[in-house]
Amino acid sequence: MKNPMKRTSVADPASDTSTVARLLSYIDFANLKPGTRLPSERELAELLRTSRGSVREALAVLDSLRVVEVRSNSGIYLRVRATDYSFDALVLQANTGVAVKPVEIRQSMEVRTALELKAVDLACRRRTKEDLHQIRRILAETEVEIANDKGIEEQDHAFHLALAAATQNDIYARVLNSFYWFSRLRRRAYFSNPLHCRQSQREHIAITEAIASRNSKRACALILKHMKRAEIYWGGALNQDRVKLSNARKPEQK
Amino acid sequence: MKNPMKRTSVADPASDTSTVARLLSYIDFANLKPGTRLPSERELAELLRTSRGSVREALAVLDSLRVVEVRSNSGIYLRVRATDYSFDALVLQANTGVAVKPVEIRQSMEVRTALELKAVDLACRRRTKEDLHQIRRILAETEVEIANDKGIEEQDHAFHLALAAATQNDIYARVLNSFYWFSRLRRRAYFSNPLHCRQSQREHIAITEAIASRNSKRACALILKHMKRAEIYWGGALNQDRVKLSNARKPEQK
DNA sequence: AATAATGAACTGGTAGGACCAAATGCCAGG
DNA sequence: CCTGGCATTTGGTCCTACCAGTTCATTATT
Repeated sequence: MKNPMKRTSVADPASDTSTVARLLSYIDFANLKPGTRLPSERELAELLRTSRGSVREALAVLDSLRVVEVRSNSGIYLRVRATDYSFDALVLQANTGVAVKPVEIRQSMEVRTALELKAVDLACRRRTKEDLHQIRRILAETEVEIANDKGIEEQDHAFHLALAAATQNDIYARVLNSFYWFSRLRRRAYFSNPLHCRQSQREHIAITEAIASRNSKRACALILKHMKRAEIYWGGALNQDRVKLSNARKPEQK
Repeated sequence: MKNPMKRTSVADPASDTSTVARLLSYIDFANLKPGTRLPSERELAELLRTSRGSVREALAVLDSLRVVEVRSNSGIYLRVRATDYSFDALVLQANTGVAVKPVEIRQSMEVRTALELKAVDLACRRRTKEDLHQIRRILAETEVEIANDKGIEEQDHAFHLALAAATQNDIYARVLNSFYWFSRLRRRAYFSNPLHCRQSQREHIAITEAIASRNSKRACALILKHMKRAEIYWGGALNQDRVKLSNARKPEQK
């Protein structure tokens, strides 16, 4: 077949050639206009050199992410505006090896910062003792990982998630979670540098203190700085890529 | 087979018995703990009285929505925390006929309000003439629909999406879009009352004026009022449900 | 007896075929 | 020109078969 070595889920983010990713890049490659009708499932299966079943699984995913609209007995249509796509469609792409554009990183950071700010503000007012314990437990775990010279991507994720949980509003955690997944690979790379881990941990501790003392003003200021630092880092680190990209179109694979 | 009358996509939100929905309600019904391993695909197919293919399509969706983790040759596992689920998982439920809990409505309104506020603020500063034209065009369309005694769910959606677009940041539109889809059915019901349509339109016009004159303070105040009104409406209308629910069971997590 | 090697059973991943019903489009008949 | 009806296309569902890792209990080895 096409790729005999690996068998992975059609939607598996870890797969570098998942059918969803290939379907997505086909749409991109064919430069299909919004609202366009895609080839039929049977044709897509041929085009992608796979079975109809796999195509259907991929389509089901893209449908749930509002990238595509499947109309019974009629056809498959691209959604009208690109903003119809769920943010999770971007998340999926980012984790299937599709190159994330610098703009997307910057824009996502802007939204994430807005959410995180509001979340921290609420957390200061609503956090329970248990929330605080949970946050500090994660901080302790992080300390251990750092001491063992390991990355702290997981713990970083958990920390921010715990902050979100302290708002007593699950939706914050759910939405922010998408952003964490979106930046997962980048954060993993970032935290491969021990210095970054330590710096991050310092800031997390300060933020925790502020939340412990319910000092919303200070907590917001700290998290803003935390976010800004990441934003600058990625913005800067990706300038080179930007140049490369503008020269030769965006690379398909990582 | 099981349901011979209707043929709808596995992920089709309009279907009231989609496999995703049934799988979701099975998980709920079986009261599976986080991290639990689900029955195998073949067993699930039997349980849900359907084919393995359909189950796989549903699983692909739930996987992309981070409800479930499919591990190759090992099994299907529920994600550890409920907050791992993408918000779009809720959106999916809401559009597959699963009853939306009042808590979820309230919480989603809180997050949506935070996003919408920030978005309007940015829109005031960044909106272009074209953005303004687009918004006013939608306003005009709405006027027509109202004159024809039709619902304005579509136009309401478009209006808020246009506001988000004026931020020059697609991610706002993408994320907010999920919230609009989440409340789609409720808004449809809401706008079946012509009075609500008119009231909404009045507020939309006022907001547009504020954005036109780049008066961020005023625009934020107006959109906040707009949101609050909706929040109160749904909170009030759903108090009965709240009673019902509190008898049956307490709100989920925390 | 503890441990390591082995192999059978199970599980997800993929392919391909078959049938249904609704939508679509073409063509003949009015 | 319009209309009714037929053949095609298309998505929705089901089934069977096979592959290749995973798992785990049994067996062989130390």
